[in-house]
Amino acid sequence: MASDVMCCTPAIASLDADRAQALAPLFKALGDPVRLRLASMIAAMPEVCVCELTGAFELSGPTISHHLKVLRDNGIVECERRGTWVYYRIRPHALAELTAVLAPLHTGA
Amino acid sequence: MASDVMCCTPAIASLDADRAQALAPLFKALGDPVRLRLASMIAAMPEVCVCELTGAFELSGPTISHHLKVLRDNGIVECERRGTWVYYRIRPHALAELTAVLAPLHTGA
DNA sequence: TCCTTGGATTGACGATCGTCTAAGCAGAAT
DNA sequence: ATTCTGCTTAGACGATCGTCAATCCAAGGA
Repeated sequence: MASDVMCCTPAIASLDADRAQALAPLFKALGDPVRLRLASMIAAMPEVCVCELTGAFELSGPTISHHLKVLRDNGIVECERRGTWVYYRIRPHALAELTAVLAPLHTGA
Repeated sequence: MASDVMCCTPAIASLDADRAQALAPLFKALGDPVRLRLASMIAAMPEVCVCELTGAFELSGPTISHHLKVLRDNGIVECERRGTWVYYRIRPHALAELTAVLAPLHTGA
């Protein structure tokens, strides 16, 4: 039978399961070196043309396009076609939510 | 031939490749709902016993142990055995680095 | 000493991921 | 119209991931 000596307190209030389920994909989207750099490059300027992003990596065009789609699908960036070229912009809201979750984990709040 | 009309400026200074390579695994480690909750639960208290973490999920013990190992290997948590039980603590440094990278992406710095 | 219990490790399985080539689509230029 | 260029989509392939059952190790208690 179970001993009456508990190892620690019986319940922890923290990130609820639903919120974790919603936020984890955002972390995962940034969990690839290429996508992390892409997000950083896009955030560093008001907008960035795809051709410039592609040129910064030694990867095929479709691969970069795939990573950009992952960032798009997770609301981290958005794109707009203007004539021949497609321009990407950062969407600060999604990233702000991540820092909002992350900060309490090490500031002890 | 290439037109002399450029789509945008030719170079972007942002997260360098080495730093992205080093930081991406941390984001990936938090990119699973179970691990995100585990990290949050551990961060919410000075230390947490494994038995309590395991009890909070409908997952097998080995699975929780595996996720804890991923967090451990990425420097997000640390553990210490005391008698029968093993206790986990958060390691704020790794998480602080993540927020340091994340914040500029949406504050426009 | 031998059992019991908490937890980690191993090995296996299907599922997802990252990359590529080939094909497709949208605009601009000829 | 036709062609060309920038980018995305569609499949395919090996690699990695998340999960489990089975096994193993470490520490206490009988």
